[in-house]
Amino acid sequence: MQITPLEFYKSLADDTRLKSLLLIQREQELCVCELTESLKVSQPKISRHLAQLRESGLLVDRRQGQWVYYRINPELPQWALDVLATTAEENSDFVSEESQNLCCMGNRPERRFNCC
Amino acid sequence: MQITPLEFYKSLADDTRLKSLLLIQREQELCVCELTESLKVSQPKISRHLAQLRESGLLVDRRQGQWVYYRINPELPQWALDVLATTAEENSDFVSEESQNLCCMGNRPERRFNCC
DNA sequence: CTTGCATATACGGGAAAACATATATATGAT
DNA sequence: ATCATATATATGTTTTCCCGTATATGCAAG
Repeated sequence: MQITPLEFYKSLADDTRLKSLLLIQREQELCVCELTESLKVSQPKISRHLAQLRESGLLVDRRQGQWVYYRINPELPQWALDVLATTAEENSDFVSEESQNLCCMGNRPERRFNCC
Repeated sequence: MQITPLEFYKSLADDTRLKSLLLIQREQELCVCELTESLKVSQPKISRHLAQLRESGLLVDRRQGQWVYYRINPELPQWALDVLATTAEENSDFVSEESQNLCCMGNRPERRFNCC
């Protein structure tokens, strides 16, 4: 997988995209409706940003029934994976509100987490 | 030094700024005219981007005579320093042309490197 | 095949970012 | 004080990006 650093960092340079990536990094995998609820943004907005991240190779998607799950593309170059991992680890406060929204969300599809 | 990941990555999301940062990371310190020559861009353009990087805390400057030298702000959070270091190490090809321009540049102020 | 839910895309408007050009400031030399 | 060089800023324009709204697609259930 080849991606230029410029493409990569442009992808991170938006609030919705960056938070989506960091949340997915933490949770392994999230579907569109979970991100919509977590970030409190409209469905088309999230969907557009996720499509953009998929097209630039940062995310891969997987359809399961009516839901589409996104996760970090494991074929990204190692430096990019490291950047995402480090950023997520060292900036949990940046997505604390969104994490809270996520774990307090009812009716999460497929999996059920008990936290909060 | 506090900087949000979003601010940080927005600063990297431009060709001129990203290449400037990676070159400075490699060279420890560069002045405006060296970057102008290396990146082949106009002086006001480089100057504006460097000012922006200084204002957002990624770079610090030091005046020496008529020249102004920029280097990575050592007080950036460790994760940000790591990101810059890793990105520079693993993407030398991304700035190869600019590195070449730099080391072939005549009359570099203050220091003199012999390479090429 | 129709209905309902989850997700994706199309389109047009608006804001922000980047640019080129011109000009200002700072330093050093004459 | 004048001139030359290095760097910074101001201004108006163009381009890029993001958004809301509307609509389309895909899947599952009845």
